Amino acid sequence: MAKPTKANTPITEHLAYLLAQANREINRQLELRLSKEGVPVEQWRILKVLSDGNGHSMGELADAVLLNHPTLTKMIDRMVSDTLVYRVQDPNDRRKVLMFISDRGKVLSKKLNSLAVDQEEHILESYGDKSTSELKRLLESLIDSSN
Amino acid sequence: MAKPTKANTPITEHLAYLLAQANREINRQLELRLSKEGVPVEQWRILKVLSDGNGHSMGELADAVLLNHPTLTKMIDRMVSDTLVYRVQDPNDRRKVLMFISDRGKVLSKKLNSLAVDQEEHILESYGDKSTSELKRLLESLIDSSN
DNA sequence: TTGAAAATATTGAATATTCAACGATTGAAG
DNA sequence: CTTCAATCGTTGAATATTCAATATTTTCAA
Repeated sequence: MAKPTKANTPITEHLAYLLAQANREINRQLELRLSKEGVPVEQWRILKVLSDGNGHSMGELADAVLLNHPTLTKMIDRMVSDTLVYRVQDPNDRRKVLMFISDRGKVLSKKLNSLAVDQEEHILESYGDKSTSELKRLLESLIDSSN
Repeated sequence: MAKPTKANTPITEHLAYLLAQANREINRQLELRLSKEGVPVEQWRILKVLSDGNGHSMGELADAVLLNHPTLTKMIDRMVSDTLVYRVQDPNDRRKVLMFISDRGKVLSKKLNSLAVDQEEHILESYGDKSTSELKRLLESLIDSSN
């Protein structure tokens, strides 16, 4: 008698795969827009986080922009060369470095933001207002439940 | 008079960011489980796709496992060395290569699948049955609307 | 106060990914 | 038929990321 082979879940039904696929696609679109300014998505994130004008340590920043430390250090090196951001030693804890956005960085950040907003609006149009906010809500809650 | 500064959307409210964050977290968890067998997530995907026993061309496979062509070629090279998969020239179109899973690959694939299913169950527990299926539905629809 | 442990950021070597170019094969127009 | 463009997969060089080790500073217990 033939072994009753239970049909294996196709990969397209795994949450991990759906997230990877959606992320890849949305990221690709954003990348395309930001490439108008020649800036990778990660630099947009960095500039956006620093836009509050406060100093942020490297560790804090790495968490916020979803990059691990060595990668961030090297990306920041480039951004310092481009005078988009600058380092200041934290006076309260000299192990730390505080990152600040420069005036040039602020100007670029504004341009990037409007490109990113463009994309969000484009998604809203094709995907719908309701779906978008519901998806955001569910993603936030998934992230919460994973900590 | 002070310039009326409209508060900038925080990065945590962008869909692109939420997707990246959720993907990173879920992927990290899956990676952790699969590391028990010393296999990266991408190889699990490849083995899973090839598990149907059919031959899949490199291009088809690259799309399915979310890898670009050169990266896939090099990963397949490693998997061929490990005798998990093998190449066959497509007799109908000699530009193409058909990939097949080996017996060893099938054995490994089964182990990996149960690790992946473990994870899905863990998510279901902490995140809830309803939320999970709703999230999957929304992700599928987002992906659809992006094509 | 001292000394060991933890936290922070960076570095260099090893590894992986990407970009552009290539060779081989097929398709299709003239 | 012949030729030219398109498709498919791979390669090598350039680039980026990661891992492990390091230097510095702080924390905290003895």
